[in-house]
Amino acid sequence: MPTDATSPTGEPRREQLLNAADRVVQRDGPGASMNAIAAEAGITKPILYRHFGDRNGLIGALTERHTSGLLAAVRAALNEPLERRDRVEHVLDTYLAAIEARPQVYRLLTHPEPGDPTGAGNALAPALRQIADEISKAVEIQVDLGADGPLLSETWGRAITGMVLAAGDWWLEQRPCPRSRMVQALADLLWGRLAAAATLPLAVVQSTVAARPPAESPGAGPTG
Amino acid sequence: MPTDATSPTGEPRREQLLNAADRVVQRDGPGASMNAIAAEAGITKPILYRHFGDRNGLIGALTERHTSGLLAAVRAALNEPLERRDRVEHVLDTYLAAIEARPQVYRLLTHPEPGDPTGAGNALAPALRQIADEISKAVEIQVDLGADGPLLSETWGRAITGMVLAAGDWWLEQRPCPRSRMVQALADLLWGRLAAAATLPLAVVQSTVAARPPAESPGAGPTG
DNA sequence: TGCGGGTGTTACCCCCGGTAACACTGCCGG
DNA sequence: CCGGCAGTGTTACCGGGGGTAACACCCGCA
Repeated sequence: MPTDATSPTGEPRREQLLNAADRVVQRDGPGASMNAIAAEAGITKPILYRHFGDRNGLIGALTERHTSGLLAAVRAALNEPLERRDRVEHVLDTYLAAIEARPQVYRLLTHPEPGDPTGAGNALAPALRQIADEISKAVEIQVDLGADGPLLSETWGRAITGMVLAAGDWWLEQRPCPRSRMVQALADLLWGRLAAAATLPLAVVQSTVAARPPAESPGAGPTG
Repeated sequence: MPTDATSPTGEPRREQLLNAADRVVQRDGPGASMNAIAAEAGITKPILYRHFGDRNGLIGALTERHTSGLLAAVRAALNEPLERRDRVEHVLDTYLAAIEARPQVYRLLTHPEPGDPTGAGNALAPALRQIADEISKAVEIQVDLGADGPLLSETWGRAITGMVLAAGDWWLEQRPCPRSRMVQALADLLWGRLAAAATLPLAVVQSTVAARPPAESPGAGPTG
């Protein structure tokens, strides 16, 4: 008996399917199977494929939904009329707050299943690439970096995004400190605290190479 | 006709299989299929599974082989008796040189196929986690960060690793500049050049939120 | 002679992404 | 009233992925 239930055509079917997909991703994380999503929507696979072409299409659509929010938030934070340090902290806090609020969703945005072998292997998912671009743009517009401006801003956009991604993932999993502290730690890093801090006296002792045997698995030497 | 060819038992079979796997990964990138690897080794799947248990076992073994080299190089660079800035540059250069020399191998190390759903979603692959730990340790030993030392060094280890990962991937794909320039750009970032640079005058104009319509796909608003 | 361990095979399982081919409903124009 | 068309739905299948069972062969060794 087809054409039966669940709010017939109140909202365009597509949205309804995306909602189902959303629920499944919330539950199973990215990598949720098409079958599972179809089941959650109360239908079978072919319908999903009719609407979204292939899995990437579905995930893409799902991603776009949430990306817009995050991207807008980051963009707004980047243009906040604050002192630079405060602005940077604001951006960092925006991102961390987002991944904290809905981890599974942002796992989807930040760690999508590869699937696409075309030139794959990029560290940054599409959503993050957009954020990186946003940062690059902001840096180039706001900061005077001289002739190296374009290269530096592009590089830094990616670098900062990757930095926050990795640190954010770790923070989310370990929760070693409250969010504000994390923001401080990252901002401090960007503010050159690593560079400025004093050298510990015993560091000199470490200067000689520490010969430490691997001590695991009888593997042989590398290929070359 | 079993037991036929290719250096009978000269090297322990395991190594021979890993070499084959290595070749396939070089050619097909990570995500190479077990069938493909078996074929390259001139055998069939069950043998691979006998030796490595499952795919993760194989990839793990393959990874360990190469990890040791990279890890040792990074560790050595971290303990080089140089000025801090030079040492950091040395570490950055070491990593970038490695991924430049054998991209596919380091794609394997840095972007392994997820597969393992147990608490997955981490940005950093095992090899990179080791590097992050190494950096954390080095920072904690070498730099005086006061009471926040442990937290900062741990955070920074992950952050720096993620930063170099993302920037390195981008650099490898786009080749926007020679390696040395990339090293400088990243070191400059860590040295607070972003924080220290002057503010461009027109930046103030940007302080108001840039209302820019998405203009792509009739998607709806975010869920929350 | 018989046994154990290493090498190898074929054939199969289940699940996944993706695709026919077909069935039913409703609407809209001739 | 009929025919088409668009949308929704189905079952059944394909190819290929990871992973396994069952069987076959060789060889060294007590």
